[in-house]
Amino acid sequence: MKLSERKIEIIAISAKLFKEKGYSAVTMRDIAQAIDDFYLEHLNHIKSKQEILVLIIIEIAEEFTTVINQIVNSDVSTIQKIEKVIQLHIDITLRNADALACLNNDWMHLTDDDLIYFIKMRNDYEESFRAIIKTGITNGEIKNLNLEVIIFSTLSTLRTLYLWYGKKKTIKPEVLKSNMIQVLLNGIV
Amino acid sequence: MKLSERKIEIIAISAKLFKEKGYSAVTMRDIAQAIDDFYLEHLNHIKSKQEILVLIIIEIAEEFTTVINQIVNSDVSTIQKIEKVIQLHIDITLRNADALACLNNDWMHLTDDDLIYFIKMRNDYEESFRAIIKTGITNGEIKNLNLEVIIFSTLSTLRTLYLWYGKKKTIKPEVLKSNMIQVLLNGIV
DNA sequence: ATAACAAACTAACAACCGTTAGTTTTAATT
DNA sequence: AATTAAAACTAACGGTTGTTAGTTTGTTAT
Repeated sequence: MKLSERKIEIIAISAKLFKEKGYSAVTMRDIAQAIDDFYLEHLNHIKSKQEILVLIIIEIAEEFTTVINQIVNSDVSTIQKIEKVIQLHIDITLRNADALACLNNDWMHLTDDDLIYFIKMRNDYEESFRAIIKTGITNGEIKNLNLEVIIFSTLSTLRTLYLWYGKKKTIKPEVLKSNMIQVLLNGIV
Repeated sequence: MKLSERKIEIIAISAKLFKEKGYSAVTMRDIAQAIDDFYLEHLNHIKSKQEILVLIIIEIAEEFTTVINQIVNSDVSTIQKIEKVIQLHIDITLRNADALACLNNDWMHLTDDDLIYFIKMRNDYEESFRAIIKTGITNGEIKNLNLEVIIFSTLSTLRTLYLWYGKKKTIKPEVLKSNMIQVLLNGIV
């Protein structure tokens, strides 16, 4: 799907506003005001406020889905797969933190098929990650700790990376990646 | 401050609704409908929708502030302090997951003095945790990794515990605690 | 120069928001 | 039984929401 430039601009500005106040608290007039030379009438470019949300969230969700599938099917060790997952989250966070925040906080405002589609992708993603960890535990690469604690400790950190990276731009991406890998895999003690 | 029973009920129901849809998307009519025998007029018990949000968030924030100060000033090792912080987050998550979700997602809808007060508490909390980790790195109890990565990896996991604990009630609190400590301190490899 | 069309801008809609008032019913007190 | 107070319930307010229409200005094509 090819998006017009104006549409891309609407999505980017909207994502930023949604990140700050949440989908429900942002009005179409807020979005209009945030874009130079932008009037309510020009929302003809989009069908509705809902469509903005869908365009922001689904694209990112699909990217996560695509890449996690590649990782699962790749022929590398469990540790390397986890490192690739960490890389994936860092990449998207650096490229599109606003959309990621929106995905994390406002997904429940999706409706009908979009909501169902998103929830399926999210469940599938967790299931893929679960499978990676499970294999790792089985073959001894990962400690035999509670599976769910491992999964959600790791995913929680990766999913909310956008919350603090950006304030701490002093950390270079490579340093961030290597430190994240160390902290998540080997702990801090 | 002693709250009436009705007020406590309003706060509990509201927190649950806010958790599901966010503060802005929940209307006073939603809250009214969610409580048996409850009509809009009975909102005389509270001053406004804003007051509900304040009562939900500030109490929890103050509890975090009080306990982290006790931990910082306690005469134990860094590791033991971190374990106490983990215990604190688990305790509050088990006791009041809805309010915690609300604090995490809707704090930006606080206004004026409440907002300033909350942000100060949040910053102070992070600063206290940073001080604990910093000391640990200095005396060799904690690995010399990037300070910010350690802090926010750990806090991210603890802060979003409410998101998945509850679906996974099969994990007992003691098991959760010991596994969290292992994962966060010693890693998964 | 004028017709045709897109862009810039204004205005208005029905529905819904937080909040307040009023009206009816029930319960308690004298 | 009569009076009063509290609770249950309805109605309505001014303002804001997403959305749609219309009106004016500018630009391009003939």
